[in-house]
Amino acid sequence: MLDAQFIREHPDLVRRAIAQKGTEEVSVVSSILEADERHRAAVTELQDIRTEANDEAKKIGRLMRDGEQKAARVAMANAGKLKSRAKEVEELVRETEAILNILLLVVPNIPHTSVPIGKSPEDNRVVKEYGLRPELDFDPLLHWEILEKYDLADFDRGSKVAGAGFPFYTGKGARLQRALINFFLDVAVEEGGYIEIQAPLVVNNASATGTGQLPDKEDMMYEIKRDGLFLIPTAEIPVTNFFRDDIIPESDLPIKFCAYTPCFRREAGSHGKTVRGLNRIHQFDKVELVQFVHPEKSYEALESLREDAESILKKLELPYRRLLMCTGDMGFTQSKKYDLEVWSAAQKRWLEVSSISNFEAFQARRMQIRYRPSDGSKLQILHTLNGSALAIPRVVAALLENNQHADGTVAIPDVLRPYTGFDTIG
RNA sequence: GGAGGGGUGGCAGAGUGGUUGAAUGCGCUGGUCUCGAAAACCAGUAUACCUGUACGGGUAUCGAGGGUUCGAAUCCCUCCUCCUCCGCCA
Repeated sequence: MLDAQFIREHPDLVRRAIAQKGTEEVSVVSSILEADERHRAAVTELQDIRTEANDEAKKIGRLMRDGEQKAARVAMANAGKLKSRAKEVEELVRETEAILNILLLVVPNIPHTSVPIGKSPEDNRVVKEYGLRPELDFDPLLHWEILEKYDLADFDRGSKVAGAGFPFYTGKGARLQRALINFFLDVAVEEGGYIEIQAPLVVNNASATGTGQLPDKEDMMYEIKRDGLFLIPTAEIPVTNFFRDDIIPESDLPIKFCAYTPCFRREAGSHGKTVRGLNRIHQFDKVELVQFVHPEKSYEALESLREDAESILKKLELPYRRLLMCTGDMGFTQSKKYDLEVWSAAQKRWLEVSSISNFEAFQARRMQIRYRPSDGSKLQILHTLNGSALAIPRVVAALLENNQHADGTVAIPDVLRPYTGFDTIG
């Protein structure tokens, strides 16, 4: 969320941002300014009353000690009056604060100036395409056909045991995914300098609010009502909340974490061809990168994080493209976001395998993650970023489709062979 | 799951109703001293918010939230969390 003070000082900037993102009415800014005004007036009044009440209480203490019972009783009566007045104003403060907070939570993050203005996915900018899309001179199988042919996954049994969208991975299919997880983590740790984290797979309400999934996007998450927990839709939530309410010395920045976790997404209402096979499932594996950085370094960090994700696609020799998301398609919490999409040779379409975002202070402010400047000046909110590196199932889909040969076999990329222990499938 | 004991400032650790935002020690910063350093000594050292042109003034915060009281770190209730013992368990 944005700071009320920031909105107070830059109302037009915020209005423009809301218009560009299109998630909310611009008029919310005026409502916020008004609510903020009323809230501050109430706070000031309450504080004045308390000042008086505190003085009175101290006076009573003095009088009691000096044995002046009568004067003390007079002061007590006066203090009692102040107390009931304070109670009324307290209620007003609570009320105005609640209104202000509700309004503040719906204000989206402000897009960076380099972000193209647009409404829909068509307005996203394809920045660059890497690698050559394979020209297959035979009738290629779709990845779900390959999975079935070689017993790499079992969707039907997954449906029986859990439900649609919870496949089993079997044999080489399971091993291939484990290989990818290990490979991605090794690249992040050894080449990217990320600290490996194993995170809780469930989070509480406060954590989901901190990264921005709540209050709005709770429909994407599986909820364990009985215990007040959510299954994580991404490692972003637990890993970013690692430092919630913490103060980090400036000299420790940047802090870079990587984490492998399964991810659980309800994906309500999606059916059809584009979600077949591994294209969109309720539980999938992902390696996530998260960075906590100095505010002045966050755009630099965004590019390096992006390169960390891209380096994996290059090593796997997968053709991919990079999209710069437009204001209307990048979501509520981001200031700037790239998507990486890998080419799927049999489906003949692009699959999103990574989403890399700079949230600036938007998440960190919700979570109160601050750093202590080395020069001793006052605490500052830091910036958070994250990116997938990468989502596993769609990488599997692309690998199977792109690397299949006319004889039906599928080649494993060189870099993965030490991890899989086999060179081909089929 | 049962029984008991804790959660105080960067850290350690006092404080059971009255000028306690909080003793003391350590750490840190500045100064004195010194050729320099150490030691010693002196001073400073939380966060958020409100208010004020400024110097400043004020409010809140001792795990969280309620309550009692003129006044709460201190008393009461609920919750969270940590520790010890017992039970259960991959």
